[in-house]
Amino acid sequence: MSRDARWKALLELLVERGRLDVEDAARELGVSAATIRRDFDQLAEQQMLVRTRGGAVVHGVSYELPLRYKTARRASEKQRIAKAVADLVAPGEAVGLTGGTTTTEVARALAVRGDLASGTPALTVVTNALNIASELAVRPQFKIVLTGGVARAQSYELVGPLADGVLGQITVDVAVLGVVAFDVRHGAAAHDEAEAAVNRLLCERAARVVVAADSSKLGQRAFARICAAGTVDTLVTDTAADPHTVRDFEEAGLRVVTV
Amino acid sequence: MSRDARWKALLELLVERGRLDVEDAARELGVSAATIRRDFDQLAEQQMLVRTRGGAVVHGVSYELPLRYKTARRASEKQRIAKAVADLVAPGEAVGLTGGTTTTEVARALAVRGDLASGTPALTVVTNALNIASELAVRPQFKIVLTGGVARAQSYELVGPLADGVLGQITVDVAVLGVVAFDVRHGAAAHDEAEAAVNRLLCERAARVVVAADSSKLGQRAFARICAAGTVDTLVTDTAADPHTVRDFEEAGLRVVTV
DNA sequence: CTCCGGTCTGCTTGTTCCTGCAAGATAGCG
DNA sequence: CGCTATCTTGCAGGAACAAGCAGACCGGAG
Repeated sequence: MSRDARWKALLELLVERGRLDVEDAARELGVSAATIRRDFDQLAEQQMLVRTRGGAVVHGVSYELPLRYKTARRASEKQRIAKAVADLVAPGEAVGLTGGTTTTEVARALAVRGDLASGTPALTVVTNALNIASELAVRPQFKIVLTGGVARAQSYELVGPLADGVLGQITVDVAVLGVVAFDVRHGAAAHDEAEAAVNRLLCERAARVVVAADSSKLGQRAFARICAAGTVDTLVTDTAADPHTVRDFEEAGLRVVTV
Repeated sequence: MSRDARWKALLELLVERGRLDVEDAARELGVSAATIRRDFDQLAEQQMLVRTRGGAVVHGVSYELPLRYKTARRASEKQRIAKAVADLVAPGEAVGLTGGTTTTEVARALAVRGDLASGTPALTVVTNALNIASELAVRPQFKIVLTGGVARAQSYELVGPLADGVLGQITVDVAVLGVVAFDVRHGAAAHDEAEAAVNRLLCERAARVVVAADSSKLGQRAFARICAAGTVDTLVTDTAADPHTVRDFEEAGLRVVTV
């Protein structure tokens, strides 16, 4: 049985049942459990399903907060950074989140903040990231506002003129940018120019701009520029950041938080 | 019993009863009290419930269970209906999907359609349903356009003036409506007036309007009216539909497909 | 035809994670 | 203050997992 055929069969079974165990799948397809595990992992990497212990579930039916297979690289740095970013947001504020793994961690960190736990919406979250909206939508303490637009498969971000139009109608207290590169001279940047455009617009609608970037992003350049370093108020990064780079940012007027 | 299944069962019991004791839950699910306590703690951390001594209570005012925790009722009817609806859509068209369990099945049926499988976007899907967008976003054969707006936790739908604004800028070939009630005299209806407003707007922007509703919805009335029956071109339902009701719809000029 | 490199699968082993049990700590209640 | 139900914590057994290795398969080059 080829891998193509196996993947197709797995996805069909999964859609049909909502959940599929590794052992069951192995038995039904006549292959070993190890192969099924590899298949599940690879399909999860493509976001075709969500891995759980013992099996897999269709996308959108996962409950686990620490989604184990999604946050692969530098997970602990990202979580520490995310917690620090979450602490910069006060109850009742409107916070804008762009897409990316770091901002997804910020969303999770906001979700477990105790002082936001009570009844009426304690925080308004504006985002163009589909995955963030999906995770937060069930939680009563958040009012979730999504920009419209066309979904980019790679990053789960909504982009395009429709997104721009919605952002033109709202403002936020804090914008949290996830970036792929941040440099004093070249500013913040993303992989894709459409994402950069949406992110730039979100910055312009925000009273405060926070960049969340682990130290590997600092001093780097990337294709699509979002905004100048001077536009950013606060940079949150990890302690592995090069001290010279940090000082450069501070001399440019940014507040730098290292965790 | 897996943790997924346990959490799902716990949340369903909790919403049903408003309060759940550790001991009761342990007995009903056939696991130890210690496990239930750990589950409660983890769910409480995610703000899905509030922990009390001896048990747990539902969180805040949100008594309606979100879509993704609901056990799908009439699943097989919905899947058959969904497949029939998917067959009404031609390759290359733009199709609008509202929220709900039935339209989610329509999205899945579209995703497994063989003639759409190849390379460049074979279908544009416009939706205000977060869960549908999440599931389809990774599939290269779809271009996914999401309306913006505020997310309703219960149905995963985006509503409000931002959604209306985006819908005003696009048109679709087919609109597929998921409804909670559909009657010849009273038209199609939803639970929530904001959802109804978005759905109505989507209808107005569509060349053809399809209602997907299992037979239990027919002849019913619900709070928020979406549109008149005459606005709808095609009704897809299951064979358990009352023949008189079906004839009424046909006399009103609708094409009725039963599967 | 044979050889070779690459890829994939299945097996094995050590590790991690989950659950149930039990003992000690704690909070509510009279 | 003491009693009791409940909770927390540590531990052990078992299930699931990750990684490494060996064999099978495939396609291309000689």
